[in-house]
Amino acid sequence: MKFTKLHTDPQSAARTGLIQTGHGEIHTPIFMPVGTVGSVKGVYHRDLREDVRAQIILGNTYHLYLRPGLDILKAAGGLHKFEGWDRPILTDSGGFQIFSLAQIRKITPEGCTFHSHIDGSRHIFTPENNVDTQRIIGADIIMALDECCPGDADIQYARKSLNLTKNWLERFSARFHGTEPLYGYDQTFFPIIQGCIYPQLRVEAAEHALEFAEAGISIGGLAVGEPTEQMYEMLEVLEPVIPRDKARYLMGVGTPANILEAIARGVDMFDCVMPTRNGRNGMLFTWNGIMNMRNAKWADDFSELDPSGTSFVDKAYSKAYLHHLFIAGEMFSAMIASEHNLAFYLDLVSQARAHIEAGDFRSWKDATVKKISSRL
RNA sequence: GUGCGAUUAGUUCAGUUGGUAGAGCACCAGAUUGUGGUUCUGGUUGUCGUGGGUUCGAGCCCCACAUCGCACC
Repeated sequence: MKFTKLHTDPQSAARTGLIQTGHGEIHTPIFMPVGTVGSVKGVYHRDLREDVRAQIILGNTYHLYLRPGLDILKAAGGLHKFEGWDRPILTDSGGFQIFSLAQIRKITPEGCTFHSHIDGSRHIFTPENNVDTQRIIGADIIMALDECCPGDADIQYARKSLNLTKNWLERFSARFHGTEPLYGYDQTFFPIIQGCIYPQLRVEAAEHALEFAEAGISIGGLAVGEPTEQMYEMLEVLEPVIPRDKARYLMGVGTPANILEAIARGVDMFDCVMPTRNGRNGMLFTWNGIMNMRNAKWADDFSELDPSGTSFVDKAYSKAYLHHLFIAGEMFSAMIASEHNLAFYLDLVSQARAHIEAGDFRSWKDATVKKISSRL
């Protein structure tokens, strides 16, 4: 895998780039739809490709390891073949899920033991078996196993947590370089920068992670409870520390405004459940602001869903119809909202790329953030 | 026709020894950031079936009527 920086914005740290993988190219900045268990919930791959225009999607090691399990994934020939997606895939290591989903977990020198949230069965993730698992899943880009430090952690905890993440990263890298991809195409891994909201820890984490970074590096442990301004500050701390020739992936972020602000601070890659999860619950993101489709005010608004939207659903259905579907609890509501939101997120980063190339990203971003954050 | 039971929020129901009413769901809003088709936080809603009586005071006690259900003729 290779990352090439193409254009830079004269007024900010924003840049465009190109990532080349065994499953095709990714133009950055990019948003990556989340397909945790091998499915971007409610959206056909055909629509993901042709309507949403997703360039890369995510899978999750924790979820896929538990279901369908490694035997099935191996027998299928990897996740791409299993789910029928021939563009790039990125997998998260599952570290975050162990901490957010598994009720019982324990950190040992070896790794992290946890109980499945599905059936309570006991498992252990170590940096070594996590590499092996992500080899079997076969994503083009895989994440190091880390501990996601809570946003409100004190510095003692953050320091201890960072030491663990650093140790796991060293072991992860050793195993990664001691093994080969299984399906005939290249895999690369991104180390993850932790350090909570402490600048000195972030810099230390970045310097350590950079020793292991190949094409790209991830920024984790943000948007996990800390104020948004602190997230931006951490990005500003990290921007000059990370060489410009590494792709930067801000994990789990965020709102459309978060994404534009992070692009301005040098971030290239994003993923977030917000367009799909919040979409399933009625929230629609548009260029004119955010709509809650459950609100009664849409009941008799027969205008098209989003006149400025790029998805076919924006013209095919009305606001009143989608409102009705949400109130009626129809699964179709989740499908339409998810497809709209993903198309909007991909349009958002596409417009960002165009403005970076045109050299006016900063002013465009400032004008756009207010509009897309407003409530309709 | 007779007997018994029921009638309280949109709905299903709670409501202690009489002191002018609550819950779940629904509805109306807000939250949600490396996804369990969620979860969390607030908020609105009542001629307590109708009419009369007892009482300082009735959703609660008494009478009549109405409607529904069940049983029996």
